[in-house]
Amino acid sequence: MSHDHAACMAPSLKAAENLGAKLTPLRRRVLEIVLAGHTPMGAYDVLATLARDGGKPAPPTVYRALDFLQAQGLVHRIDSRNAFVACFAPERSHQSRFFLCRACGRASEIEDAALDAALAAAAKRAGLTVERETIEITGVCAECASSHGPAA
Amino acid sequence: MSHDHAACMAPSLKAAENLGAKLTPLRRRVLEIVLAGHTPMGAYDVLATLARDGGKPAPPTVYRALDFLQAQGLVHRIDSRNAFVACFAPERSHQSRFFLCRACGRASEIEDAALDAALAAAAKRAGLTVERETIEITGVCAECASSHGPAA
DNA sequence: ATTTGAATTGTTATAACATAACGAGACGTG
DNA sequence: CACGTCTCGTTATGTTATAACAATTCAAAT
Ligand SMILES: [Zn+2]
Ligand SMILES: [Zn+2]
Ligand SMILES: [Zn+2]
Ligand SMILES: [Zn+2]
Repeated sequence: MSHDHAACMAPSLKAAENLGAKLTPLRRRVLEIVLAGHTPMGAYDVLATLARDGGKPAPPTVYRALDFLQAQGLVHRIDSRNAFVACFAPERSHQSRFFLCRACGRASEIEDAALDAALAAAAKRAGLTVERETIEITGVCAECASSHGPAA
Repeated sequence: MSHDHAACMAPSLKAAENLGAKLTPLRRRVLEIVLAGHTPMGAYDVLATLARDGGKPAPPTVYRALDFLQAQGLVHRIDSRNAFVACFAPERSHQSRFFLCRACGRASEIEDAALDAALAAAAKRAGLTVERETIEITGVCAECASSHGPAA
């Protein structure tokens, strides 16, 4: 697979800049690390990457940055993997809904109006006031299914 | 809230019995513990309850039993809480889909044909072969919303 | 009955994930 | 400068989960 990842990251970085002064160098660095792939990363993986920059960060440093980025909608947490993935469309606020490929590891956000409607209707029927969603559909993506491995 | 919890548990216990010889006393006991409430329980909570029976169980004991029960469809894991909840309709195999109330803690399974269809359509559109689902909608249930606390 | 092998459970240790608590520095405001 | 707030560093600990191996059980097969 070849895609212009720099272009792919651009909206997120731009959205991050537009937040204002709160995007500190540390937070920006953590965002870059998570943004570098389309694969969910563990907090300790982020920590290890950060450590290669020279400092000796401790877990709270990373968790605090990730909490901030989540609150800003720049990063989503993948509960089924204890991992974090960058949002590639942060300009529009949305819930966390993902397809996850267990073969190549890629996470792609679900954007589906019919699903939105079905979820809203189900919640309404149950009388639930929705606050958070964890929607993670795991399987094998089309590319992995057809090639017995991640797409080239 | 008053409901006949014994009757409520019956289908699960019956389904468990019908598995055959594989439901050992330990597994059955763990199922009973999880089945005792409609609230997700942590593995270490199960462990502590089990310990009150007299033995000195270690974590693997509980995790193995929970893995077995999950594989049999008798228990679901709630990824967003690192917890486990009994399935109250194990006779029909299904994915893990829940409404979770953050106020009273109750977990209730979503049964909604329109949602089923929307999920299937979204996966098909994305070319994903679905293997597992983590669908956890957290909010405040109708009872908690109306009473500023769990229903009586 | 004895052997044998698979499944289950016990036990010890450790890995992986996450947060509490406190202090030091940065930074703008009055 | 004095103040409060926010950010980040640091130490320690809490919480969740698994690896690895030993002991036990139990039911076939000989
Ligand atoms: Zn997103
Ligand atoms: Zn894939
Ligand atoms: Zn169920
Ligand atoms: Zn409630």
